[in-house]
Formats: sequence, structure tokens, C-alpha cells
Amino acid sequence: MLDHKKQVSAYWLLMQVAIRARHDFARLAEKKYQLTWAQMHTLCLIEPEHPMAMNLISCQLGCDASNVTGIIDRLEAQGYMLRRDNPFDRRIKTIVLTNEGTMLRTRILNDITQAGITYVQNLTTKEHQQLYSLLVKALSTPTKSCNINV
Amino acid sequence: MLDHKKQVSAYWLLMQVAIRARHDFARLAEKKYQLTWAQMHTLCLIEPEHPMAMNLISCQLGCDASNVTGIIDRLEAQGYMLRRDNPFDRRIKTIVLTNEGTMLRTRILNDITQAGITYVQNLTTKEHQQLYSLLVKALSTPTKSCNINV
DNA sequence: TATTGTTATACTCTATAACTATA
DNA sequence: TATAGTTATAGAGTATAACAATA
Repeated sequence: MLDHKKQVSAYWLLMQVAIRARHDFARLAEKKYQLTWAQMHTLCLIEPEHPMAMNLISCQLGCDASNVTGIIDRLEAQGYMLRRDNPFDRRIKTIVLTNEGTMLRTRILNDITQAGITYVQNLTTKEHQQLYSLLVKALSTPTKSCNINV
Repeated sequence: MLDHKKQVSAYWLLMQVAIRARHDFARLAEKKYQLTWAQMHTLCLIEPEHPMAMNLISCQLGCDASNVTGIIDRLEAQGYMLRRDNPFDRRIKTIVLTNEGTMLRTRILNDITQAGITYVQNLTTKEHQQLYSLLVKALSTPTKSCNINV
């Protein structure tokens, strides 16, 4: 893609970066922490001070609620989080981080912050154009892991 | 996430938007065109005037080359693209769009451009901060499909 | 020897639908 | 009736490893 001359949708730019970022961090997650990307992302999603309902997690992950069951199963099996009953509404299960989970989350957030990548939506026309220019420049660096230039 | 007060990595912002955008466009792809997100993305990746080697496609998709076989299989089965031999290097298979593929691609790119979302990397510190502000504002609008506020 | 693409395998993600237990 | 979470299912994405054909 990147039909030259034609307008390149902002969506496309966003996805290009997101794919790269996700790919890079998926490798980090697996090699360093033995987690999938979705598991790592979910772990980061939950603040130690603010346990989160599974329903909300599915919203944040942008997937159906049924998928969260499996993701949490695997994270729970690894000892990083726990299901806890909600006393006010017994249908709800709240996910809390264990101490291990909290520690791992801190380490991962550290890695992510250091690797620092970026992203976007809902701006004024001017802001959008401003952002767009930044994104174009941001994407100008080729990816190392790709043998485009070999 | 979004630990208030603390620094939120740009990566995190990028992923939040990317997840939303990907989710939205995955629905579009399925409901309107009976494609998965990866299939739609791959279709858009290939310009009608510039057939693309499968190896390059795997780079662009950020996945192993073995996965591209299946993705192209499915798109080929639907009549949107074809494998063509490369006369200069017979190891390489070049993917070309069929007329149907080209037409569908145009329609999809139209949809994407209209939906217009955005995205990022490798900027100066000042540009990065500028971008960061834009992203924070960009993410300030809640997602409708999520019952966070219900 | 190295590279391109395929195949086989195993695991994860994903949506859908049907189910339970709650509300 | 509606919602939160689970289970079952089927399909797709993903990495790894082994392979054939080619360079």
C-alpha cells in the first residue's frame, strides 16, 4: 500500500505502527516473560489498586466476553491474577493482581516505557493534520526485521 | 491501565487506538465483505500496479512467512488474488490482484479513508511530546460499544 | 550454504451460540 | 427480561520446525 500521491488514510498509518509495535512487544512478551501479547496487554490493563470486572476487560481488549475467560484462565494459572467475587453484584467477577502479577506488571511497564512507541483519534481538522505529519515522519524509519532492502 | 499521574507510555496509547480501530474495521470487513481483518489488510497492502512477493507481505504483516501461505490461500480461493511465478527468481511467488480483487480493494480503501483514524514513531523529543498531547486528546472520547458508563 | 515458500503441528485468539446464576 | 460469566464449537492467526526447490 501507500499509494503514492493518493491520500493515505490515517487508519492505515495507525495500523502500520500498531502492527510493528505489537509484533515487537509480542516477541518481548514471549521471550522475556513467556506471555502472549494479549496476556501481557491484559496484565498491564489491570492496575493493582483497581481490580477490574471481566466485562470491562473484554471492552478494553475489544473482544467478546467469552474470550476473556480463557485469557484470565491462563494468567490465573500462572499465578499473576485471581478471580474475586463482587459482594454487591454476585454475577460479576473482579480480577485482582497477585503480588507476582503486580511485580511482573511493573517490570513490563518499565520495558514498554523505555521502548516508547506511540498512537490516535477524534481531533479537530488542524490537530488531525498536525498529527498526520508527525505520523508520516514517524513511519519513515524502515523496520529492521524486514528484508525489504536486502 | 492509564495509571494517572504516572507517565503513560506512547506505546500504550498506540495500542489502545489500534485495538479500537482494528476491532471496528474487523467488523466492517466481516459484515460488509466477508473477510477477516488480516485478509482485508493484506488485500489493501497489495497495489494493483505493484504485485508483491509473499516474503514482503509477511514483513508488512509482521508475521512469519508460513502464515502468509494460509492467508493468501483464502484470498485466492475467494478470487481476489493469484500466485504468479517470478521469472527472475523461481523461488519467489508474486501475488497479483485479480480484477475482482482490485475493485474490492478500491471500495475498502474508500471506506477506510472515510472512517479516517490515525497513528506513530521516531520523532524528536519535542515532536514526541506534541504527538503525545494529540494522542491523549484523541483517546479522550469513550468507545460506544463498551458499556463502561452503563 | 542461504532463501522462498509450503506443510505439519500446537497453541492462542476470536465470534457465535447456548447455558447458569444472578439481577 | 437483561446481564456477567462460562462452556462448546469452529475458524483463523501465530511461531516453530522440517522440507523441497531454487539461488
